[in-house]
Amino acid sequence: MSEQVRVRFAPSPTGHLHIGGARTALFNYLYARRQKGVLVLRLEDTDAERSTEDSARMILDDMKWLGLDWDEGPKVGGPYGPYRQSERLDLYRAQQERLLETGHAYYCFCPPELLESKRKQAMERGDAQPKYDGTCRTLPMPEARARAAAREPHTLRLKIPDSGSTVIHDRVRGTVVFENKIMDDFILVRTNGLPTYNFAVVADDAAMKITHIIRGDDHLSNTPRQICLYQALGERLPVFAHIPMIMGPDRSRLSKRHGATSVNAYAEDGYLPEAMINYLALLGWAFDDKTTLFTRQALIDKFSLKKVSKNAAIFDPAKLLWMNGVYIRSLSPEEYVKRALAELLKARLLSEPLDEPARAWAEKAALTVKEKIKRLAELPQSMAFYFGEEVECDEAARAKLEQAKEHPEVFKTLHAKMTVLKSFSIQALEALMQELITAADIKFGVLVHPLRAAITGRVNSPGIFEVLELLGQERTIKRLAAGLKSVGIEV
RNA sequence: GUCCCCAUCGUCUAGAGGCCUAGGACAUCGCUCUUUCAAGGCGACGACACGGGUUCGAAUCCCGUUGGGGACGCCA
Repeated sequence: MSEQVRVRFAPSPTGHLHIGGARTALFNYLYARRQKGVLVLRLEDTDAERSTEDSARMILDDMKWLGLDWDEGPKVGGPYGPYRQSERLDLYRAQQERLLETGHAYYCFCPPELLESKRKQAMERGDAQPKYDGTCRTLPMPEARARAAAREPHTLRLKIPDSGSTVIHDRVRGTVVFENKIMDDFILVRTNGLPTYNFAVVADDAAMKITHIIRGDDHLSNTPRQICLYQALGERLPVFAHIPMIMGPDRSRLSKRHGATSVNAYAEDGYLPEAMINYLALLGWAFDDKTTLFTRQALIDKFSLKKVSKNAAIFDPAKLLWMNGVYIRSLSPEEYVKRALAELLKARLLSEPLDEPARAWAEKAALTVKEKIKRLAELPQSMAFYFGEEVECDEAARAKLEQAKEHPEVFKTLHAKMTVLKSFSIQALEALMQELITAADIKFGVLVHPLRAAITGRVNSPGIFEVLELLGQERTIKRLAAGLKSVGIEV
């Protein structure tokens, strides 16, 4: 009760943080914060082939982008470091020695090719679970030690009890029982001397005093092995909580072929971390029957493992997109403008240095599309017409523009009056156009639609008056004249 | 194949034996607001996988079937 909760997120640095990993990290983060515990970040890089420094950096960046800060781990340190497995080899060596001494582990000299072929045969025969046949299990220790000392290639295996069962008391799955006899004497240390995943996790989780292991469902069947290892090591078992996996639309494990699956890809597409967090939280967890929008703090206040669901969830980009729109719209103007300008700079629609008037103008312009976009990355596209002198009409706009021919005089007058307008403001423009439609006895749309087409090159845009004001008199007149000319109306 | 897990609208889910004529959200489709497009408002469509039990009563408990997923590596 009084013991402090310690959870961990332990990705292997083999690429960007992906959706599934992010969700696991999030649940650990929320649980830690909710319980006023500690979140440890540990890099599982014992696979030297696949782990890269770049990946490590990217994962850390992705975590930061999401705002999932860790209390112990790379960059921040902590009392149980180092926090990458490649730097903890001494610890594993000490532990393996202990296991050897207590008789829980043994040397195995079986060559990998032999094991591989035996496994294949077993599979083909359609045998029960293929498992190590225990050839080296009964090797006398002195002999094994001598062979190992003579540099004969070997691995270390854990002796699994051949009878009885191992039971997991899982916080989300309940009680799960595995018969020990279906388990392998699995490898703890590879021929190259590096620990395997199962060995390193347990050694580290124990050493780092992890109290709760919250991780993907795919690890459930590893858990009995790990429990055996905890027991062999004489360590206390943590609480396990296996959260459901995230699948692609075809119900197979979410992977690259399902499109963007890395957190980073969403960051670049203009998703807000707040939206990502909110959406991810709802994948496998729900607070009640009504609430879908949660601030980070609300998530922390309300998160509980009891409410984590058991079934796998399909990742739905459409809902994420919707939610992102909600978050963009709910941004304060200041907050929004800050992010929007960064996006425009990135797209080179703006360039630094930005003087005050230019900045103020860009901010106003960006604000006009705030309600319309669902991703920040849509900004350059949706604001394109604000930039440059001329504008190119798309097909739909072309058609609208043609309609100006039905009232050529009105548009000529519009052009003439705009040219001499003293103050090119929303109010003045509105008054002017009001006057024109009244005089010509036409509907607002008859005037607005072709005008919009000529000015923005499209059939939809923010409010036309704001657009005109922002664009300014000169460019407006120029574009209007060009547009009218293109449909045969000379001004 | 063996072991393990899971099973409510197309999707994410609420639901711990009577509150369920099964609730919410996304998507879809209408209508509405409107100078356009979004957004918003209103509404529609839409699910307890199947079969047996248990019980006065089952989406909820038990068993089986089917379906999906995961694990079975000197990957993590």
